[in-house]
Amino acid sequence: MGATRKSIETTLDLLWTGLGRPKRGPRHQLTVRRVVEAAMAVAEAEGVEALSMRKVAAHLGVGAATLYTYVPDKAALLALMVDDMIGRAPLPHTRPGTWREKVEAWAREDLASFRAHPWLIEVTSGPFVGPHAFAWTDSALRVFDDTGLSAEEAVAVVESVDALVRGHVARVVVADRAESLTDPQGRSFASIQEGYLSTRRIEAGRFPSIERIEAPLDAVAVFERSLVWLLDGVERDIAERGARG
Amino acid sequence: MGATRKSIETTLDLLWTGLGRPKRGPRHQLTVRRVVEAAMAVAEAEGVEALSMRKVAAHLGVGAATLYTYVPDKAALLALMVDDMIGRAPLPHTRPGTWREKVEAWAREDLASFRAHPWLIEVTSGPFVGPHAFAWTDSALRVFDDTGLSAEEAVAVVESVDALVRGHVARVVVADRAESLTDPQGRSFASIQEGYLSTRRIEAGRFPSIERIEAPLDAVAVFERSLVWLLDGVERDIAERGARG
DNA sequence: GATTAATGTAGAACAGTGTACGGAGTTTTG
DNA sequence: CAAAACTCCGTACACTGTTCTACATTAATC
Repeated sequence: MGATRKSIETTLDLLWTGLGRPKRGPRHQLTVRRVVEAAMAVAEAEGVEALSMRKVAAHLGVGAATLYTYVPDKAALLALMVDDMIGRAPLPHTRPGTWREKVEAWAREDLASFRAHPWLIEVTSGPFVGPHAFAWTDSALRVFDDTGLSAEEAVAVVESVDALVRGHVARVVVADRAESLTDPQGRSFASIQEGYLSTRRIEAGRFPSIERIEAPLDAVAVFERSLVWLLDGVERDIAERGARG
Repeated sequence: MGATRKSIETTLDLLWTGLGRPKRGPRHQLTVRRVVEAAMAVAEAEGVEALSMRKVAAHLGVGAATLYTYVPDKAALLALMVDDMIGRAPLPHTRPGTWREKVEAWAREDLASFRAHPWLIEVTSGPFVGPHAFAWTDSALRVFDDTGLSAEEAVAVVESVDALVRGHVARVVVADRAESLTDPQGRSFASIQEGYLSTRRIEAGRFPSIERIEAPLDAVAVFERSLVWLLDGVERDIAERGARG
């Protein structure tokens, strides 16, 4: 993966300003935005692992090599997709209620959004930070303006909530896929594995604590509880800080 | 990716029991374990994204097609790698101290381990659950045996801590890579992006809350604080439960 | 001991992938 | 009108996971 200085800076330019149109040469028959939209459509329909440059190009009715006129890399395309998606989320500080209500609302919606667009979580690993990501973070920090937390502490809270959401999302997305992936006979991966584990190989008493689970909470319920725990901790921290100062 | 019922069950057999040796035919010159070890060596040295069947085969001095005698899939190979790695982690309930000390110890070590072996986090997305994963979870649940939490609630705590760790790990691993990825001239991705953002395009006042950050906490410090918050919340929950019942 | 069935090995091939290259056609500049 | 700058894209290269097929090897059977 040749990540040259030039391709990195071109990607950053695309994220932050867009590229100035050249003066000479034939007119563009596409725009960066249309390329990004097509890529998102493919990712939405078939998942990121099926997202290829050729498929995006075919969607747009152009040759595969043409995409490289608009975008230096597949990595750049993915970064643009992600930042675009972040830009669609409501800004946290504009939500109603106390800081805690704002955090809960954004966390819940983030979880739902990741779940609805699983390609987001599998791609965000890219190290690019775009303007929408900046704006979102800035807005999230503003949520804590009246809490007495320092800027650094507010960052810690924001990143912690984000980490919690992403961690749960990873689990939920895997579970969702295990349910929807089916073999040629129509059995889901989840049911095959469950069948295997329940009928074979796990003798009673080998995992006693797991056996004690009777009615497992669903993933979203677990997420909600963890959010309460985390924010209880933050709230206590804020209250103590207020009592001292 | 053709995940047939047969390949899924073969993978589960490999995870849980190993495969019985056939009666006829030439002797094996390899074992599943050696294949898995070679794959882990490659992942360790070059990262998962560089892990290919041909590279593993070359490492073992055999043809690429030979690997398919031992393993049905690349997915199976990855599942075996992950479960093997999980098996190396100390069992939570054997750690010293209170439930909280045990949780903190395992969370801290998990973070460090993911960071040292980043391929783990990029692969664990696989839906297979192996015996080491079961054993680890069972052990983690035992940590809460004396807290008064129900089995279901203990699961919620374990999954929440795990989610928090994984979420932070994602961030840390991306940051680590942005630091270590260098272009041909030796500049790191992180420094290129930072240079770009600080000298261009972000006019003062556009992101006021971000500007207010002076000495950002490092990622591990943020993780430690979030762990305190989460466990403070859990502890309060446990205490209230104890007071009621 | 010879035959047959079952199995491990691996080269070649298939359908993909991201992307570099070079040529053809198009538009603007001088 | 020529030259420069540019878009478009067929082709090609080095990869990928996986299957197929031919062959060698072993064990069981007659």
